[in-house]
Amino acid sequence: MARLSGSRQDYLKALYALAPQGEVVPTSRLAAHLSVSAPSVTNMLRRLAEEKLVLHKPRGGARLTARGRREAILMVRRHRILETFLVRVLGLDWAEVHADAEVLEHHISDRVLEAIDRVAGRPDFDPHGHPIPDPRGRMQRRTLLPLASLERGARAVVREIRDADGPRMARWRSAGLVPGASVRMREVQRLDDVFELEVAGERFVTGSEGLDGVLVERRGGAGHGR
Amino acid sequence: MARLSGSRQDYLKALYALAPQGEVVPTSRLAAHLSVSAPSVTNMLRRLAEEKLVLHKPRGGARLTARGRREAILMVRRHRILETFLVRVLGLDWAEVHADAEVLEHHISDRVLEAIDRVAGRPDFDPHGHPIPDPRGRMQRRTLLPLASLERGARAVVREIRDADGPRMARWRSAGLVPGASVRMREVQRLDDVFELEVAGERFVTGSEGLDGVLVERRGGAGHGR
DNA sequence: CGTTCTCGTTAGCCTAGACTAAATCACGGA
DNA sequence: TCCGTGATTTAGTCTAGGCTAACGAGAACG
Repeated sequence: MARLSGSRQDYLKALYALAPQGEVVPTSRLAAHLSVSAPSVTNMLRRLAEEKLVLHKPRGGARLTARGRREAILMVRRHRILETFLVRVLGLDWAEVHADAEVLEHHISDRVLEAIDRVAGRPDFDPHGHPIPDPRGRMQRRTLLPLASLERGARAVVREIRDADGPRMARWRSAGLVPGASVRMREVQRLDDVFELEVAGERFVTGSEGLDGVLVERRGGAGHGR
Repeated sequence: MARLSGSRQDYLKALYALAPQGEVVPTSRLAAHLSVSAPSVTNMLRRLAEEKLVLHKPRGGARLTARGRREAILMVRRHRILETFLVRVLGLDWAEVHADAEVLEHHISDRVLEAIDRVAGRPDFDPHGHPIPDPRGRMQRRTLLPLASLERGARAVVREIRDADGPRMARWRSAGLVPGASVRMREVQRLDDVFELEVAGERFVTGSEGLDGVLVERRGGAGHGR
């Protein structure tokens, strides 16, 4: 199968990001996500439909075909392996590698991808905690819940931190709020929109903004972890 | 300074490859080297001249300006660091990494380049033995001579192997004819176009084809190396 | 000194993938 | 039912970087 252009890859990736289960996505949502005009989207959807990568019902939005979905998941795989590699092997900061991975994912050969996957230790999760699909598109399934939904006293382990802006991510990281960290909910002031947590044993107070991007796995037991 | 397009980078790289000292290069040579038509070259040279990256005397060929040369040398640096990284860190075969480096050199950020240079051990030479320019464009200077020019009995160390086709390179490599290997000239049959060498102590016989791409550094002494 | 041949340039066209402006569809409310 | 409005598509342009065909300059040769 001929190599898809970088632009096509971006459209498929966007469709997958906006509708991982293959739901219909309106033209305008795609345009906004990709920062292009609506006519550009219509135009590209027509081509992708001809190539059987999407189903495009005029004025009825678009959704991925099985083939399109497969390609999109491969892009996700490439991206996450690259991010993991940039952090674990090259030692770059995990809050800063996204842009580089975004570019490289379009230009890396299967051979090089395989090699960096190997030297990165065949990771199952990227530095943000996102699962990395295997070459056939399957990935680890976990049931995670937003950190903010924990009730008082509940313990959990941070598993995933979805893209947040740089400064917030930096603050979280310096407080130890990273994938793998154990947390306990201490107080919730919904009126003041403030959460008081224990992160790896340390007190940490934060506003709720962006906090729904922090996903945790509930930990049993009520012991005072240390 | 705005990022140069991949195409522009290729033209500058080609000009540098064909005229490392900044000599004038005819349009047709560039076209052949880049596998594009002559009008495409004329067209691009006009643009590069407007951007002060080349000097283009209509019907008189083109040559790099100081700025163009700087950009070209940076491309060489990127390429050679990438090749070294692909071999030393990712464990790929040095005869096969050229194409990957060719693509990636256009898309790698300075940050990632710096990091792979670091993990590759800040090499001064790439896996073919080519010197890697430093960030300011300077590189190690060596006086090398073609292997085929050695007289009978002379000893030398292989320093550089310029691109040869895959099969030949594979044969040389399996015989130990790689950068760093010591060699001794045993016989030269110019009529039959055959060279008999000692490579790392082993007898090795080869035709002359492509052999001028193997550059060596003469070794003093007449001892029977082992 | 004129002819020829080679090489380079001009002219015009193509594709991918953007864009804006204008047209049109579909749906909800009167 | 009809109309207004917002979303979407159509129509037409633009840029980068290719291409082929045709033209022209200058060297080489008779």
